[in-house]
Amino acid sequence: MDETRYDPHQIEPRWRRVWEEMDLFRADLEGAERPCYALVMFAYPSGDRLHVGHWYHYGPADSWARFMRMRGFDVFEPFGFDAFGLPAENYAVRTGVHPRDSTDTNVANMVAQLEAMGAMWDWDRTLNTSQPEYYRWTQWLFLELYEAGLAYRKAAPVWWCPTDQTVLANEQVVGDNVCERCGTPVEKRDLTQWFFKITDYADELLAGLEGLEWPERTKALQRNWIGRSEGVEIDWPVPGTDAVVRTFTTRPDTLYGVTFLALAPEHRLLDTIVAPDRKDDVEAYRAGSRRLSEIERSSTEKEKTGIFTGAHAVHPLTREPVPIWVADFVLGSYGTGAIQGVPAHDQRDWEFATALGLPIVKVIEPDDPAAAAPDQAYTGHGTVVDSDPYTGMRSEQMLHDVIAELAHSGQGHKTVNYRLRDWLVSRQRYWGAPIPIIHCPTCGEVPVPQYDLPVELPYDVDFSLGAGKSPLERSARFLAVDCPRCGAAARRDADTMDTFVDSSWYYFRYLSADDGERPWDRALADKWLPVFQYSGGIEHAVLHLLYSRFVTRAMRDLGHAGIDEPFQRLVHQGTITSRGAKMSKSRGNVISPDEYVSQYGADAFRAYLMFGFSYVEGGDWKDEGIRAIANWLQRVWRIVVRHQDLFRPGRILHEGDPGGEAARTLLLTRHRSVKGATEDLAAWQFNTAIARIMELVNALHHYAPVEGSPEHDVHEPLLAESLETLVLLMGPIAPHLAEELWSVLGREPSIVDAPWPAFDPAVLATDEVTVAIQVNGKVREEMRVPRDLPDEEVKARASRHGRIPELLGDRPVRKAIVVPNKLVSLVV
RNA sequence: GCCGGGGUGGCGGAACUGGUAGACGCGCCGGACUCAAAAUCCGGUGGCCGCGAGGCCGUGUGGGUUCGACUCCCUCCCCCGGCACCA
Repeated sequence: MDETRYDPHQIEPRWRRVWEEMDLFRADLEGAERPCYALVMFAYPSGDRLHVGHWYHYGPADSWARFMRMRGFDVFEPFGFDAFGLPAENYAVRTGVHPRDSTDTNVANMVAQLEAMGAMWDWDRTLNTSQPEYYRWTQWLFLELYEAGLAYRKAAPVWWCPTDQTVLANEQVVGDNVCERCGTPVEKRDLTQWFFKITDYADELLAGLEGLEWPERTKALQRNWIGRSEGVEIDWPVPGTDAVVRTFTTRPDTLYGVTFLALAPEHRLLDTIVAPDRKDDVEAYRAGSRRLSEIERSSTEKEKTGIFTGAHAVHPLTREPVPIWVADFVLGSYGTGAIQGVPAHDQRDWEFATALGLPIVKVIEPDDPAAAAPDQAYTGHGTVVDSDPYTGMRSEQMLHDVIAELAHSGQGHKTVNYRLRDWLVSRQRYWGAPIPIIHCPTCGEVPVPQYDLPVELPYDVDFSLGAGKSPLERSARFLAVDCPRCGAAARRDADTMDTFVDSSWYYFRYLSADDGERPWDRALADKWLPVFQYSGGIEHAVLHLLYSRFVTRAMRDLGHAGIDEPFQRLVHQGTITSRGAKMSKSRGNVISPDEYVSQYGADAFRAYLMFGFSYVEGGDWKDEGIRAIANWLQRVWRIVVRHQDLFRPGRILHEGDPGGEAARTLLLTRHRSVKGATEDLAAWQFNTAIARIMELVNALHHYAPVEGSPEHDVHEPLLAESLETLVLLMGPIAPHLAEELWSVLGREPSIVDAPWPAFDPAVLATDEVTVAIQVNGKVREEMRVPRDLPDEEVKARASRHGRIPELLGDRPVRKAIVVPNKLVSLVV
């Protein structure tokens, strides 16, 4: 090897082989004393090559795991594949390559590539959600939820993607109501589908966020998605019928301002209450609103429309008749599907009343008269008017009191509404876990018995997108089955599960990846869960992350788990873009990591990704700094190799002068670097951690240059210790290089089991400190003083120091503030 | 409109609970080594003024609190993400 350079292409594969032979990364799940479950989100095997995003996510995550292992934790770092899903099936439709085959090929290629990263993944416990050994337990999960009443089938208006020919969960409809996968505008269809009852857990899922160490924005997204809203349901009897219209409002303090009620066109009481002479008109309006797409109906641009039903309801407090209208701006899917119209204090109601000529009655006077605009509703609080007996009261107070009155008279009650809907899990597609239900003409829905799991996907199916029927629906062989209950000819459910079901429980399965008897071992789950540290993209904030939280809680209630939350700590890696846009084949801006890795090595590429970006921010791809990082690794290698003789067995280290200024600086830098790197790695701040290590490397090169000799005595024990510290600090940053240097120091592999260096706060607390002196808030001088000098003495010295007397002149010091060991502020 | 995050040198990015803004690196400038180049090593580098000592300005805008503000409070502007006729 060249005396001045190391070759990553030689040492990286060599050490990976050694690690594998040592079986170094296989976790002892049963015997672990300090479990640290370091989990990265599944990879999706849609292509066969790794992209920059994989390296950016997984490299630093592995560096963090290595750091934890060196700190003495029993780290479990598994890796697996979310292998079911639409892209593989769409690929099959286009090319005829079976998803089973393309998926297996992609997974194999990705595993081979992932190995080049040198991460500590425990490949003995890898998972692939498309394998029967895995999805058997996904089906088990479904049946557990089904038996508990948490999985149910119902007819409902659901989102349908015409391109992908399947229904979607609400969470998969994004932006302007388009399909999350393919971007096609989705439409509403009335279909019978399977749902998971996530709404049963809405309150828990909201409250549970408080205790999680997650990024605030992710918690905010979930809060927003769950959409809790406290309000009141009020009953409005309709005289002459049995009907009682129930409305939901968050502002019962505006009850005296109600001038109409409005029902959603799909409201079930409509037929009961509509006046005979209005029937045709109302029916026409309903038909018209059904023709409108959800997008058109829910557009704020659209002018408000509605039609009078001819019916009136009785106001619960005034007993006066209130006209009942039908209006399509009222949604059947939220609240009670009916609202109280208060035009003076709700902007939508105001627009409706204005468009249809309904009266506007003001009942709240704003505190600031300027807040009341003549052409819109006033939605704030203020003083109640024209609402005897509440007139004159604060509206906040009335809100509280009127709820009590309504509750007392049985005309209303407090309630909570959620935006969250149940999780629609069935998909009319092939490449997913079949729903383990059999439809029998006599017995109805019958769960597949446990001993018949898995319900395997047939290999031989027709992928053409025909006649709105999925491949399974057209597979007579798959569908035909005898009813497990009565034995009669029955039919399998032809739908498969949303792939988010597969990934909603995999963190349990990793712990028992090979277990053929049960989904997971409860004792191991109790020991290892919740996941110590989870990492992955923020795009799953309301999908995977919310579903997993629901599944964990459901499993807890069914006695399969002892935890409330699956992921205690969470970080999101940022996105690496290219020329300002997300990388994609269609944009032609994909950056391939392969060339960089083959040019500079895996360590350099990983280190560059950690140093060049702020991990959670990401940023636009640039490679100007990668060469510098590669050079820096050479610089690290060079300084260690230059002094390797210090570590020769039997070598007696020459003591030199331990007290010199140069030695002092190196010692200080060493301890400062350890402190900084330790704190920053713990916080996933890789860029600053590396910056601190760079400072140590610079200090070492100053203290004991690679070429020539220094002007001062070299204290060899100090130099040796500092070099060892450097190698250890490099352990998580450049794993192959660090392992190589560890052996250069004459140590046995592996460095991952060497203890992380400690720092001594006493060393960092130098005897002398530099104190800044401010005069009227501006820094004017600096002075060296003994550490922890009493404040009075610091003030006295400061006012005598350098130019300070001159700057003060004969003005008396009015005030002096001392920040111990940092600065003095003199005010004149 | 509501919720969340953000705006710091030419660039990527630092700055703990208010305490010397710009760590570390890139780029650039200068120097050493070399016949020369590469590699390596050393030094400088926010802007303006000044020969210099030094001074003034500076963290999106404008104000406030404070001895002292990137940090706290208020106003506004811009960017990113989410939600949105949710009553």
